[in-house]
Amino acid sequence: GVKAKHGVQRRIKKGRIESSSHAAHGGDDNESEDDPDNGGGAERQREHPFIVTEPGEVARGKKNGLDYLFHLYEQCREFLVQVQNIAKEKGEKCPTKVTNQVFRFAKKSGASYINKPKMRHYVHCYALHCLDEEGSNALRRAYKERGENVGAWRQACYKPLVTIAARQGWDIDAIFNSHPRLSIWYVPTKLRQLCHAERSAAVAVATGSTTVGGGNDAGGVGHLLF
Amino acid sequence: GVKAKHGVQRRIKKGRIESSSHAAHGGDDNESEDDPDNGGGAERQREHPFIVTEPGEVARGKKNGLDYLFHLYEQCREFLVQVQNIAKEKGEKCPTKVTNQVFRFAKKSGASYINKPKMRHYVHCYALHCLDEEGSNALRRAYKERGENVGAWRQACYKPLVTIAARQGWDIDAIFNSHPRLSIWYVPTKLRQLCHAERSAAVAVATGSTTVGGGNDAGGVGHLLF
DNA sequence: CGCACGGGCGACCAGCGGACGGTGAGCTT
DNA sequence: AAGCTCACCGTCCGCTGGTCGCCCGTGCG
Repeated sequence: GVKAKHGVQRRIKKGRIESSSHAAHGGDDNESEDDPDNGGGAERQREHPFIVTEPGEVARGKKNGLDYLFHLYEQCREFLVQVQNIAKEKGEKCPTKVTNQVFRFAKKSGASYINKPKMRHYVHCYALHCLDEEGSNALRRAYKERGENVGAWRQACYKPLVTIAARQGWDIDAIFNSHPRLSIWYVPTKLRQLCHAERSAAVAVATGSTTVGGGNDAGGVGHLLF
Repeated sequence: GVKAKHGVQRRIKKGRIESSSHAAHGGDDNESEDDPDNGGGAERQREHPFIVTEPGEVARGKKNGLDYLFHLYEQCREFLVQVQNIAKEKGEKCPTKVTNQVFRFAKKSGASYINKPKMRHYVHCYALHCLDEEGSNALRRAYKERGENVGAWRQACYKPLVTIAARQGWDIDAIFNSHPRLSIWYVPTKLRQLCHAERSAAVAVATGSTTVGGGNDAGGVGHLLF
């Protein structure tokens, strides 16, 4: 099922003391020095949370903006290219996607602010940015204006992508693969499921089957659960 | 390194009592009934070993021929296509290669004579058959005439492939990927290593470096270890 | 028949793609 | 200062791709 847990589930945390050593932050410049705990040898342990920003807008306070988020995807692409060049030189298997190996390489290269869970979490947001920058920008402005949080904006990014998939024969994998910047990212499971569910609903309407799924026009994800 | 073992190595076997149930054998028809143990309910537990046969030749006795071997690769391709169709229908990730999932599907479909270690073992032999059928046929005839065993023939299949790679800029992955029947198979590690080693040697000769590697003409793998 | 050869394939492993949810940063009151 | 919201990312898990070598089928003397 969509949300089926694995066989067993245990998540016991240990304490966390990090000793990495880097300073690079990237995109935005909110490196305010008013933090009283930032003097000794302790580096920032977590990135500032993202907030919904308009295109070109720099996040204020202890936040990062969405331009910075998308910049992280470009950085990952550059790290992938480096990993590919090294692999080719050594005659080893050459990755075509951003794999664990690439995340490890990024970390080793000092980009400790890049990590797999974060990048995978926002892949579909980056996809929208790649495939329909105008639409992506409009969505950012709308969600910023409404004062929505990042989670709500992130959820909202699914719907326009499903609409795009509908126009392209529902093949979200083909859509990702045919875009040069997007093709290196795995299609998120949830996006694939949404496309499949909406395609099934569209087929049902066209067939005239008598099941669930009201008469939603092109592009409506409507009542589908996330 | 080329032959580096994993961290630990343990291989303790249990007894083997199988209870599978199928009858299909495939290609060749050497289903001779002179085996006195073949009457009750015990099915064949292992496939007959391969022998080097000429194109079109049916293996005699309790052996399988190379046409049958190559036929197995075609069957795997058909199983992959089925797995892909099912995945697409269910909106799940669609494999582009012959994966564990495909081997599992083949077994479930009654083709219990197909298994991963065997198919991976002979991939490069199949590759030669796909890329240069004339050359492959000539090699088979030569090794059959000399009375060589399957292992020797299998080893000999590497060299002509390296020669082909040399002509195509040493990119063995591109060679596999651009052939419709071959593109669904992973490039064997050993073949990739041989191509890399030979390319390095060729570059060294062209550069005039003073290292190992005598003046071997085009296509000689020569002294390289397998 | 018994023995030696050689190769089929069960079973193993490091590491992968994928996911969850506990800390704890950060804002509001 | 205290509280409480929410999201970052450490850590887990079912498998994958890849491999080794045991076991036994097989042919020969």
